[in-house]
Amino acid sequence: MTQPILAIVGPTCVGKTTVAVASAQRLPGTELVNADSRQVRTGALVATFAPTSAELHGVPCHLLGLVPPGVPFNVADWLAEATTALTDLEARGGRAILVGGTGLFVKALVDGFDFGKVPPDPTTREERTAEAATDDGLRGLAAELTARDPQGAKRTDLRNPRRVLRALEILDARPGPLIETRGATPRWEVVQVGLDVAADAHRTLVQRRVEDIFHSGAVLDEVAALLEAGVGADDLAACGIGYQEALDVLRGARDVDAAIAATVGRTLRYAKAQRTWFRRDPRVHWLRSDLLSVDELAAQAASLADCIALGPAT
RNA sequence: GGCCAGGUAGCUCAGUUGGUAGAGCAGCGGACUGAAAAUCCGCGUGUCGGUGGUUCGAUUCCGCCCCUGGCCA
Repeated sequence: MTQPILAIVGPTCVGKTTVAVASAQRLPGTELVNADSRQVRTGALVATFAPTSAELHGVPCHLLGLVPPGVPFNVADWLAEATTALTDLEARGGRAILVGGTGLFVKALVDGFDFGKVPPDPTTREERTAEAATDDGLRGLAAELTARDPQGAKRTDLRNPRRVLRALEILDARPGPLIETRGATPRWEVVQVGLDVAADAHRTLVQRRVEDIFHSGAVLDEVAALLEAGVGADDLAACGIGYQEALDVLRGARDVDAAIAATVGRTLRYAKAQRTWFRRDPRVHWLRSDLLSVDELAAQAASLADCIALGPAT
């Protein structure tokens, strides 16, 4: 693709989808690519706020509803799918707008991550997860990592079980120390536009959106349907914020108001983590979606993508 | 009205054999290369319900008062 890919990123519930669609309508031949780790599930649409066909206004959106709840699907899977979709789009002469709040997914594409081709091993993960949960278990695993690859251990957060487990998993799968895979050459140029709103306005938006899906009964209906379809409770809860809470309501374990409060709280906490992630990247161009209209936002986002493509290299 | 149990951080509670106190959650900040809406790290001064008393010193012991819950009238 000669033109850069526009990525609309930022915390949840700030209007990323709306702006992405409006931007796509300004740039002919543009299609959306989803970069949201929860919207990738089939059947979990309501609480993940996956774009509806009404919201898309005919603009195609790839990588939605790829796998059922419970089926493993990680960053590397997403990157592979995204690469395929983008390559295909490129061949057809189209251009892409990436939309989503999963920072790691976006970064994997922006920075051209090479994941080293060591897929997760569920068996050892389960064993080591159990061990890490015991007294001094994590310490022992960290010691093992340090013994097997001192340099790699230095670059690993030894207090985070998942990081230690992953490092050991890689060492199990292939000989030699952990390799530094930073600095890989990205395949596409991506211009990141971050959307955000003021804190109190954001709280109101989240509150309203969550109240809406609970009061309309939409989440409860969806959860009931998923249960009916045989989805397990754990897999359901993992579909995103709001599903555990909706499940609790269906079981009578809490009332709707408590479920709404819990969902709003978790959503705001998640949004905070997303901000921390995206704010760290100086390449993100921030726009305020509570101060500008959708048209203005779309125009600015579209021109950012074009200006940077046409302007001199910096 | 009487008896009992409580009143300690925003919430739930621990603790101080008398030397003015600490956990979890929440909150705030941060990290992040195959679980990422995941996982992990850092940040704790609060009239220890009020008021008198004993004491060098009381949140801790004693008296009285207020509030909450339970039981008995």
